[in-house]
Amino acid sequence: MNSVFKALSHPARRRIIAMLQNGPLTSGEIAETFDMAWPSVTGHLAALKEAELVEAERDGNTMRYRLNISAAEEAVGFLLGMMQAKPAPKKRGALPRTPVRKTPA
Amino acid sequence: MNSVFKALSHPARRRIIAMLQNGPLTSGEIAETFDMAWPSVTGHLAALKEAELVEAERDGNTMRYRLNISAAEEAVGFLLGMMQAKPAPKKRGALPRTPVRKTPA
DNA sequence: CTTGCAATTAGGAGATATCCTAATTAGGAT
DNA sequence: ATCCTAATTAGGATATCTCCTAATTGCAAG
Repeated sequence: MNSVFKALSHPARRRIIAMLQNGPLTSGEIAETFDMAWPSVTGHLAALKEAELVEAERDGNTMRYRLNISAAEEAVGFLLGMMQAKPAPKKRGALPRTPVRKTPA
Repeated sequence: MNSVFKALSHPARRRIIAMLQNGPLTSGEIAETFDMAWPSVTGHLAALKEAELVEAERDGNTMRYRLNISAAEEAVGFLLGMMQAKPAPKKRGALPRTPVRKTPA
């Protein structure tokens, strides 16, 4: 899950995901749409693949990238869990608070 | 949305979110549960606040942190959109491909 | 086998993230 | 005012990220 959120944390990678929602694309077709150099795009694709948000397949001379939903489901699960948080208890009176000092004086 | 995914991309910050699902907690209560120094936890809390995943409120001498759902909804929206991707068209025949060379020979 | 195009890997510069310790701010109690 | 505790800000060391150019790999065609 760590690599999933990390992959999603860069705008270029989210844009690649958005592009792939209309169907698979080749590395070159994706790289075309960015201002950055092709090797940089390859790096982003590798990050998405590592997070299993995307799958790659060689098609003759070109590489075809397609979405892979499964890893996204975990991430959605985390966020939905967050949105079901308890409506906050009445007060939560003073717990026995052990004063903690990680940074010793 | 960028700061949201960036905030979610660190395990400590996701763990803080999970902790807050049971209700608000103070900075100290959160810091207790980590091996890292308190100032480091403060930094993570600041990142979560910056992403609007969390709200802070002073309560006497302590700071109380609580979840803020709204920013998470955007992120869920992105992921759900990803999961509704088209089932892939029949073939997507050869587009007129302009050979792109960002890295000139 | 050589040539050509698609795409990746290698290596490095500059920016950003993460963590620490020390110093500081904020409030409550004496 | 002074002191104590809660929490943050400041500053810096180290690691990781992002991007670039140059070199390399993989296939297909001539």
